Amino acid sequence: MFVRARQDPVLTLHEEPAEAEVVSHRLMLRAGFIKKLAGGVYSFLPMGVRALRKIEGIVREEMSRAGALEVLLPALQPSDLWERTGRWDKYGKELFRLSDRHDRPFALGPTHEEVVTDLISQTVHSYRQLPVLIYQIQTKFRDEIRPRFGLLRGREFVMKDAYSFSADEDDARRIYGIMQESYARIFRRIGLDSRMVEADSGLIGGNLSHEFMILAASGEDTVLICEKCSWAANVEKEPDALACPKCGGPVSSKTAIEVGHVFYLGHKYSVPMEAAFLDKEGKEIPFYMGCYGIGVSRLLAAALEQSHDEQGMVWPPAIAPFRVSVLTLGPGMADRPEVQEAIRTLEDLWGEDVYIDDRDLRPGIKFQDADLRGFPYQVILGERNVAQGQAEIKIRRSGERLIVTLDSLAIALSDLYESDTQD
RNA sequence: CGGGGCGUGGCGCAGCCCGGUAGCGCACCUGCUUUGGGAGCAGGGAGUCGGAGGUUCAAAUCCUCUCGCCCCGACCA
Repeated sequence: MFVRARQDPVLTLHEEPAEAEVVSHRLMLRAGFIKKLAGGVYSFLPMGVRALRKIEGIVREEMSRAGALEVLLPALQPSDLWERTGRWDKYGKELFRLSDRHDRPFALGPTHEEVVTDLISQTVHSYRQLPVLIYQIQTKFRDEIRPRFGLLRGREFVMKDAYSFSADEDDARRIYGIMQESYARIFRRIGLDSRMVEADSGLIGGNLSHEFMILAASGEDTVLICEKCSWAANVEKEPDALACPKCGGPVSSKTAIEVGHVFYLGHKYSVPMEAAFLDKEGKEIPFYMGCYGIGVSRLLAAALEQSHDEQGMVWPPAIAPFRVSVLTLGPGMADRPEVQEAIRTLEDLWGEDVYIDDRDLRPGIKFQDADLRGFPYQVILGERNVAQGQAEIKIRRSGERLIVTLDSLAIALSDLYESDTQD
């Protein structure tokens, strides 16, 4: 079933909210995708949650392709788990802490190494059960020193986190490689220009890690990129690199948004938590671990940082909240039999991805809203075209307009989408 | 945590310096006209001026404390 504009109570704003600085934040507030509840804490409105679900969908497909199984771990975590790795103290003020009615301390999970290591240590006892690769998509909590830029740095955010458990280092590194490829594929499918860089491991730990970066002016990270070979690194990792350590070529520095991070962990968590399995000889061996994160809600904002114009959002077709918005112009247009028939063919094609703006408003407002919200395609049904059995398709990204017959509308859109999303 | 800025109908703001019945634009509601790029006219609803305390005959306005929000920095996935 398609979605009608009249079902959504959210209004777009004509004026820019004063609280927003960066473009993605401004656009999401203005277009009614999110609404702030507190600093770094946002509600996702119908448009926003749809785009979020699109990203999640792609992530799930690619995790599945990589051989990962989905789980859902608790956000509420008892402190003793965190004490076993020493992170109850080390994580500091960024960890949201609370107590239950018996004064037992808990944390709201900022990440899940402890929980998942505990889970697997209780579940996996033999090398025969390895390797294990599991992931979840879940809300994370971090009491950031300074939340900012809307979804780019929140205190509550949606993250995909995956964890691998292997019997030896070679296998752990093999999975690390699979996840690197998977991540590159995810960002490509979403329609983003991403770059993998060598990174510092920070509090998560381990001694091998790579970040996936979206180049954008508003980025909080700085990456060094070799202009000759494929080498690239976070400046935190190579603070003094004046030339490429691989080929000696010149490096340039660019600001970027971190949207993914993969870590080789080794025994960092399995040893302190005594998480081990029995090998062929019956000997107890700690798991060789890896962990792999994607900032799902941050990706939404990062996509907009990379894809917008003066009129508003320009969603990559794969993650747009709706693939097409149908604008009926003038009173009665939405009720015409030939218009309803055309909409039915779109519904057969794309179902819920069809947004019908059948509001009884002046055309200008509908055009502005459709442009602001950045649906990839607009189907414009006005008297001048419908009277001749035709419709106009506007391609948001290029501004290009096509006239097609109502009968061929679905085919034309299907072709456009295919050519816009192929790798 | 240091520095700067800001809290007044849903959004954007004025009023504060110099105390005296809370205002403008947009949005919203009703009616009529209008309908291919944010319409026009007429009418209407909506704000304990972030909160607490104080000064005063009288506080959005002056004083004290406090909470929240935004930006820069330090810090950090």
